[in-house]
Amino acid sequence: MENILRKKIAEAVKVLYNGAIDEAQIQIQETRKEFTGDFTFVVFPLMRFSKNTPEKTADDIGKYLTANLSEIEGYNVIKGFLNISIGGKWWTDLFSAFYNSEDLFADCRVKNPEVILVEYSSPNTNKPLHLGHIRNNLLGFSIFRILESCGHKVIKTNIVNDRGIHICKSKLAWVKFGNGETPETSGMKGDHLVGKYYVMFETAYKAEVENLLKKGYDDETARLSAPMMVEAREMLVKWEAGDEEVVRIWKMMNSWVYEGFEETYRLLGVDFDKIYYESETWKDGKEQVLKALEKNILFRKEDGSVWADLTGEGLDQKVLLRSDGTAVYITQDIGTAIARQNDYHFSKCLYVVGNEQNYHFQVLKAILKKMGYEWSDGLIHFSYGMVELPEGRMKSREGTVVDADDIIREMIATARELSAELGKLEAIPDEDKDEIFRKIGLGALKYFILKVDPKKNMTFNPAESIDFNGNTGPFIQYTYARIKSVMRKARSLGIEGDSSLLGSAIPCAKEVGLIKLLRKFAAVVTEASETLNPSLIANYCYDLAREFNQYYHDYSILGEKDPVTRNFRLLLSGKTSVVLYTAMWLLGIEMPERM
RNA sequence: GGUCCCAUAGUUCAAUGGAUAGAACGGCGGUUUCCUAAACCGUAAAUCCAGGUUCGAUUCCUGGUGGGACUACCA
Repeated sequence: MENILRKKIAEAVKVLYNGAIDEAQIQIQETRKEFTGDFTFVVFPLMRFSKNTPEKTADDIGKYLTANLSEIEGYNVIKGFLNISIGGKWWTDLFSAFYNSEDLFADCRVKNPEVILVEYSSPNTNKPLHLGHIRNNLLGFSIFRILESCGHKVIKTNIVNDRGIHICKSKLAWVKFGNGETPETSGMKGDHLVGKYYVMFETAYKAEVENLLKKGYDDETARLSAPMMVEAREMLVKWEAGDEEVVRIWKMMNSWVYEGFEETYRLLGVDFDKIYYESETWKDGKEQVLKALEKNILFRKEDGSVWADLTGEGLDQKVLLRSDGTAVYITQDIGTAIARQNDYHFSKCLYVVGNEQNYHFQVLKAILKKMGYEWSDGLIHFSYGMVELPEGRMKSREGTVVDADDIIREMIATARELSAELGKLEAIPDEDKDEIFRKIGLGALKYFILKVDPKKNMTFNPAESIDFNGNTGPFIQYTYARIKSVMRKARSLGIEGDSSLLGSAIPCAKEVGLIKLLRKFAAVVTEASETLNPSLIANYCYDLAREFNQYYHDYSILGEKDPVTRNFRLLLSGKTSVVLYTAMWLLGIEMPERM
C-alpha cells in the first residue's frame, strides 16, 4: 500500500504541479495513534513544487488520491501532515492473505545468502559464567536465529579461552592450596570450584603486591615480581613446552569447568556448531606471527618480543609474542580467524564481544590485513554494552558478580512463587509445572536482557530483581497462553476456524490495529537482521501483546454471536499467537501453552 | 595525555530528522456474575548545558559539563 501511495503521489505531483519527484523520497509513515487515519504523508518536501501552504498542498494531494484510489475512504489534514484512511475491506483482505501465507519469513529472505560465522560466549576456563556472559550468549544465539531466518547460512562458533596466564592462575592456586579437592569431594559445580581457586590466587597475589609496595618497590615491579605471578608465568612456559604434570592438571581442571558450562548452556538453551579451543589455535597464530616476522611485516625488539607496528593505521604498537616467546591473547585470535576462514570460507564473521574490546578488534583486523588477508574486511565486531550493577561494573575479583546459575535459579523460583500465589496451575502435574516455570523464569530473564539496545550499557539491580509484570517476557507469554486457552475452549465447543469466511468480515479499529502490527513482522525482522539488533523484535513483541490484551479486554471472541465476526476474531487471535511465538523464538524465548 | 562510547520521568527502557517525546516499574485512583486480573483503564512526572544546520532537532554538527571503556609482555 505504501508503494501504491508513493506512486500515486508522484503522479499527483506531476499532474497538479507539473513537477517530478523520486518515489523513493516520498515519506509515507503509519499514522500515529492520536490521529485518525492509517497512513500519513509528510508534505513539506513537496512545497517547492506546489508553491503553496502545507495545508493547501496536503489537501490537493488528498483530493487527488481520493479520486484516483478506490481503497481510500477519506483523509484529513493537520499542518503539513496528510492522514489517509483506508477502507476496512482492504484490511481484511490483507489479513486474509497474511493468514493464508505459511511462511512468515517469506518477505525477510535475502537475495544473496552469505556464509556467516557467529562467535559468541567465549568463556575463560578459570571462572563460572556471570550475567555479562548471559547477555553475550543470548545476543549471539538470537542473532544466529535472526540471520538464519533471513536465509543466511549461519554457523555458531565458540572460542574457549582455555590457555594463557590467567588460566594458570587458578591451576597454580589449586596446586598450592587445593589439597586435591575435586567437584566430587567438594560437591561444587566444576566451574564454580575452579573459580574459587582463581579468587584465591588473586587474593594471595594482591597481598604479595601490597607487601612489596610497602618495601618500597614501584608499582610495576611489584606486580611483575610478586612470587605468585612469577610462578604463574613459569607454569605458562611449562604448559607451552608440554610439561606432563602441568598439562595433566590443566586438562583435569578444564574438564571440570566444561561440565559446569555445559549445564549452564543447556539451561540457557544455547548451543554451538563448532567449538574452537585457544589451546589448539594459539600455535597456528604463533606460526603466522613468525612467518610475518620473516617477511618483515612485524618486527622484533631487542628483548626478543615480537610486535606489530600499527602507527600507520592510527593505532599503537602491539605485542604479539612476549620476550619469553609465549603467545598473548591476540596471537591466538589471529590463528583462530585463519582457521575459521579455511574451515568455512565465510564472507562475514561476527564476534559477539563486549565493547571493552573495541580496540582489540581494530588491532586484529589491521594485523590480519597487514598479513595480506583481504577477508579481514568481513570480520565484524558485534560490540555490546556492559551489564552494570547500581554501584558500577561487575568485577570477578571483588566478588561483585551476578552468577549465571544463581540468577537462572532465582528466576525460576520466582516464577514458581508467583504462580503459587495466583493458584491457576494447581490441577497440572508437577513435571509439566516445572517446565512452565522454567519457561517463564528464563523468559523473564532473557526478555529483560534482549529488550535493551545491544550497544547500550544496561543496569541490573539485584535488590529490585527482574519484573514479571509490565513490559516483560512473562507479559508476552501470558498473552500467548491466553490465546491458546481460547483456542482450546473453541475446540472443545466444536468451533473451527474457517479462512474462507474472512473476506466478508468488517474489522473494528482495534482489529485494524492488530492487523497493522502483524503485517510489520517481516519488516521488523529484516531491520533486526540488518542492524544486528534483537531488541527491535523484543519491543515488537511487546507492542503486539499489548495491543492484543487491550483487544481481548474489550471484545469477546467466543462470546460473539455473529459467526463471521467470531470466526474473524478467532483467526486473528490465532495468527497473533503464531507471530508472537515465532518472534519470541527468534529471541530464544520459549512460550508456555498455559500459565 | 590520546582514542572511542553514553547522557530522556524517581527508576529501568523506547522514539527511519516529523505532529502533543512513548512504555513499564514505583506513586495515587479505579475495573472480576463475562474466553486466564502475570490483564485492563485513569492520573501526576523527563530530552545535561550553550550555540549551529533545517520548514521542523531527543535524533545531525561544534563547544562545554557529567559518567564509562580502552590505551598491559592481562584476557
